[in-house]
Amino acid sequence: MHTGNNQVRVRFAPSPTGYLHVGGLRTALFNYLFARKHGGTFILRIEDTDQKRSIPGALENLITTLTRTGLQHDEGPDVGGDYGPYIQSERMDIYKTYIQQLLDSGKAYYCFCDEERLNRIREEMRKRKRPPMYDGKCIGLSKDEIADNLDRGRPFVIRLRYPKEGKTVFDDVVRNKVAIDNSIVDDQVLIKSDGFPTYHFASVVDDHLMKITHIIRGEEWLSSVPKHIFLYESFGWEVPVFVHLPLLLNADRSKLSKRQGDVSVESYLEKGYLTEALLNFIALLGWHSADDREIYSLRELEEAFSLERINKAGAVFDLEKLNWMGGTYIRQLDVAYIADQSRRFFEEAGIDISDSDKYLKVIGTARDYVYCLSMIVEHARMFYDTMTFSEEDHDLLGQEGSKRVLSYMIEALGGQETWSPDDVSALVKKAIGDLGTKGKNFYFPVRLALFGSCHGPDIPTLIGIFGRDEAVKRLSDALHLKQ
RNA sequence: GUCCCCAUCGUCUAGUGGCCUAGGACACCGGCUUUUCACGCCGGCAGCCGGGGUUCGACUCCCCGUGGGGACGCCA
Repeated sequence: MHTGNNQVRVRFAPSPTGYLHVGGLRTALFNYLFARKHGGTFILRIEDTDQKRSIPGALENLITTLTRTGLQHDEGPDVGGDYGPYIQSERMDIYKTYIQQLLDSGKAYYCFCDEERLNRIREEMRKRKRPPMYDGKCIGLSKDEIADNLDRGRPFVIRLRYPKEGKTVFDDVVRNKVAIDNSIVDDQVLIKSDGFPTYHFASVVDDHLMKITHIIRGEEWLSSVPKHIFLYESFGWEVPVFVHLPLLLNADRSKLSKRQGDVSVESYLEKGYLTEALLNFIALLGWHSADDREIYSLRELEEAFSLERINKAGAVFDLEKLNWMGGTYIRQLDVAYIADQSRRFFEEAGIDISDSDKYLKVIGTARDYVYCLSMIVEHARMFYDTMTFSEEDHDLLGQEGSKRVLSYMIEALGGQETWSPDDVSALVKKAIGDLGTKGKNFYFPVRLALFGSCHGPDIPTLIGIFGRDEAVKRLSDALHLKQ
């Protein structure tokens, strides 16, 4: 076990297969938090050893997204570091020298079995109710046979020669002791026939070379830990601390997948979920402080986080709660910041927000209605658009009572020199008294005329945003509507 | 099928043998506020998977079930 004397070094090691998955973000976040908490180093390493799955541009996209969330890495392909390269496809020479060591020490062996045979033996073992695994046929190959096969250019893989006796017992920070019988651990392929290493080999070699102290990753890796430990020990390397995170789940409790909802971090960011909210929400999936506190900034999480408080059971990704948190952050954070973050959505909608004083006021009220910033435009556009009224609206506005109210307001407002919320409040109160009307019969036509809807912010807020002249104009436009 | 992991309100979770008449949050319901809506505030509904032990005493410890998930790839 590593102790406090050791400098903490952790890594997030995604594959560049497209977008950043929310599960990946959670893994990245926990690694990041652990590093920050202990003044350690957070490393980004790209695991692109599967050429078939690598997608051009995915790497850049991954880095951009990660950076946007604020989980800045200390070492990685874009920022460099003392332990590079940080892209596995650029480390082929390294894997070559280490696999040779394993070959020389007899811990690994060439295998020339083809896919067809592999499938056949697995099927047979499954039929015999045994765990499907390689039967070790090629272990016995002589040096000459191997050389001969190699000379003839036969495709080969290199397998781990995993000893089948006894059991491997290891510690995991989340799961405590885990025991796995060695007889069911397969002779894992370490080098594929295209010469690339598999995850199991590359990650162990890299984790050691990059001096990783704690491996914080998803629970799906738990059952391959014995292979990894055997590799560390074969090389005589220190085994890092394992931390296997509970899985993120769909509503039906299966492993979180895109079939059942949005799992791409980019898409949440595109919709205008605040990174603050997304990170806070995701931190609570599998981690919780001892008290009842739930709202944390990234900095506060860095302080509060600890591996010991990570949960064992999988956590359902609950969009409802994310939405609640999204709204909470939009209302809580500085309005100027929210306005700034919202800007691009208004530009997309072609709305002129150059009057920044008005824009700030609009955001101040519109943010009460949304949980992500893409929603804010629909609650703000009435402050900018010219009014269009439905047939129903026409009916209401055309009523005698409504016309009386509008006329009154036009005149009263026209005489106002100041229109602070307090001023307008007083005016409204007086108006209702003077007109002797029911509240609803006053508020609905006025709000409809100003805002295009019977429901929405209160009249003082509305007029405070429009200013007297624009308010009067809207009121008289509504009054003189053609039926 | 084999192995591994897991199990508190619908969901995220607190709880490490007596502080539990099981706490908080989301959602839901009700009230207040707003003569609108939203926000906000207050309140309510709702849970220890089952069965055996251990113990004076189990949500907490052990065993067995059951349920869920993961792994079993020349994917990560």
